[in-house]
Amino acid sequence: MAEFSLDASFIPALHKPPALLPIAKYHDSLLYVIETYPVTIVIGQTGSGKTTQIPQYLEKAGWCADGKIIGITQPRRVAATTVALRVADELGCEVGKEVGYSIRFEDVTSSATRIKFLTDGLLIREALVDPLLSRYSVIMVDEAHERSISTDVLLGLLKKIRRKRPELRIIVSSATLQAEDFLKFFASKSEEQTSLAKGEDEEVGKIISLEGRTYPIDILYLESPAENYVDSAIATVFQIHTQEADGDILVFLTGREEIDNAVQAVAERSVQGGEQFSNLQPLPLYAGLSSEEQMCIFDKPAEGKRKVVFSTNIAEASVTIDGIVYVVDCGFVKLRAYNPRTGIETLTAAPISKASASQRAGRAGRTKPGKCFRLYTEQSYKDSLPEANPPEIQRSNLAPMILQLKALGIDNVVRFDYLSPPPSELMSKALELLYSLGALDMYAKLTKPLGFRMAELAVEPMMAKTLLSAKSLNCLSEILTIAAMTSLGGSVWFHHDGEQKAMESSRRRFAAEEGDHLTLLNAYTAFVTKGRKEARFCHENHLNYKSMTRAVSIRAQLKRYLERFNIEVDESLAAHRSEIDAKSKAEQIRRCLTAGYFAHAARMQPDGTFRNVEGGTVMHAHPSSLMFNRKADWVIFQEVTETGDKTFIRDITKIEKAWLLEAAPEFYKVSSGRAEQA
DNA sequence: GAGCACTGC
Repeated sequence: MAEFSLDASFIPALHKPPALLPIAKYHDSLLYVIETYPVTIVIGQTGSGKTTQIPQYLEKAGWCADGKIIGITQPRRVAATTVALRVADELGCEVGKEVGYSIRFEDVTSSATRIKFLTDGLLIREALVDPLLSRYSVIMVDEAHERSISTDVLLGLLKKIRRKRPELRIIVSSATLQAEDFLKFFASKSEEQTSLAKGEDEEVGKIISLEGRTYPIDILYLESPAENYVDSAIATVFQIHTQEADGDILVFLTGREEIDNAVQAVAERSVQGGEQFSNLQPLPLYAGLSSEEQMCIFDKPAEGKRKVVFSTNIAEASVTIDGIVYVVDCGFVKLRAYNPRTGIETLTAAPISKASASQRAGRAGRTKPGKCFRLYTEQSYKDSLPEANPPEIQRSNLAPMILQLKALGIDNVVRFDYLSPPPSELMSKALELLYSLGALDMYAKLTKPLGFRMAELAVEPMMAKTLLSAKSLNCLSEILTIAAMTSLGGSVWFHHDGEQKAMESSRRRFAAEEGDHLTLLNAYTAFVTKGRKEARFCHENHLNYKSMTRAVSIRAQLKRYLERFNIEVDESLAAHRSEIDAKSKAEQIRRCLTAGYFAHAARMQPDGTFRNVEGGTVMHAHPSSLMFNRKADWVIFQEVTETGDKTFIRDITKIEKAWLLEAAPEFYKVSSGRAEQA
């Protein structure tokens, strides 16, 4: 619940009586199409009321008769909870009764629930227990244009389910013009179907386009391309400030560094630049900020001041700021990609899509007519911006997805009906990894019990294997903690401006000679014992309180899964252990990590850099790792990312070479020759 | 001595 109250602060302060929403005009036609066709595609901008109103229309029209539920999926937790609150409020009921929501760690539904909001990832998990999703009469997939892996998988599943449940109604909602693609997807016969029978062509669905509720927005382009979009963005901000009417400004940049620089530059110039620049109030917004810092952007600017928010893509869909009249769009976004050949993830700035550009512009017209300044030419908008960025499924490590599909009984994952099929290199790389982890057998079938259990655990496959190896290495309690801590994704340590040194020394207090995983274990153990799970302990030790409490929840959930597998967790705390015991415990933990992460092994070279077993890529210990500037021989690591011209590994632990051969003899048989040389 | 866009179970 504590988590929830923070998230809830993101609710935009708008509350219009539902009848005034433009969607009211479509009430009858929406119900008619949904009644008549199995699939309805709804195009509507944010604020059209589709998410809040359509479920209510359906409920009143009797789609919840005979105890069935209307399910609405969202790509994000915050959206699922806030929308549920809004709808419950409009219907005058308590959330959790007729209207409820369900997200990881929070199931606010009851037997009375008829309209249920949930994340798409969670609905896929429900399909593990109820493959036909038979509790639902209607499923609405909201924000489908974002094309997350789970949205794509869910759409594929729904298409399959529809064949066995023709009465199920599917609504796909999208903010962009990709509607045709969604409809074509549901209309096309899958390979299985065509080989079965040539049924007559039914008309599968219709597209309904809702009018938006945003105000008109003027789009302006640069006459000639900008040399440096950060400089150009700052100049545009001052131009707006001196020449345009009142209203706050939202500037889209790509990352933390650019944003901090821009905020500083505007702040300095506001001080030195004389009266006309003195009343600008620059603010940063990116995911790495603490929740308190993020809250600042919702405050009203001081009297006579104009607010300028410099933001990453987080303001494109996840966070809505009211009162924005001007948008400045640099035209770029940082995109993650995955190279299946090297297994290395990259994070690089790429041009945004036309869909993104229009979404960004739309942020200007929420309260009155606005303007959008694009820091590129109209020609390059037309010629060089793609219609949409490649969907996530075509640029990610697919091992987790494959594991999930297999657990759902979809054995032929290559021929699964994807909205956009993933490249075959990505598929084979993921299949190879799962095979080497023992999750798949030589016929690519999920193994029992290992593969099935790995699919059920809510962690990456390599960590799932580590967890399931821990019992026999007598370190399950510790690995549970490590799994929970590493799944926080680097947000464990925390510092305000200028406290970097203090944070580093805090971290050193928890440091374990063996590496980062044991250091995380020490920090967690101290938090729950000495720190009694209190916020104060976190502040004193530069730990992120929100992350630490999340680690407690994740650990508890993982423990419940293991207990369901009849794997008992011995939690007797190791407080009185002798130094010799501690050393041998640490060795068990390192052996166990090797059982899951053997494919992420590397050896330190005399120059202090690392090479993986193939020896190809030069890798550096990330400066945030304890192994930075320390000596090691063989190590395993959790993550490898390429940024700029350097490749970094993070979450590193020392291991012995011999353990690699024990953990994965087959994997190392092929490459051991080269391992000798490394 | 560098830097992490954003989500989810």
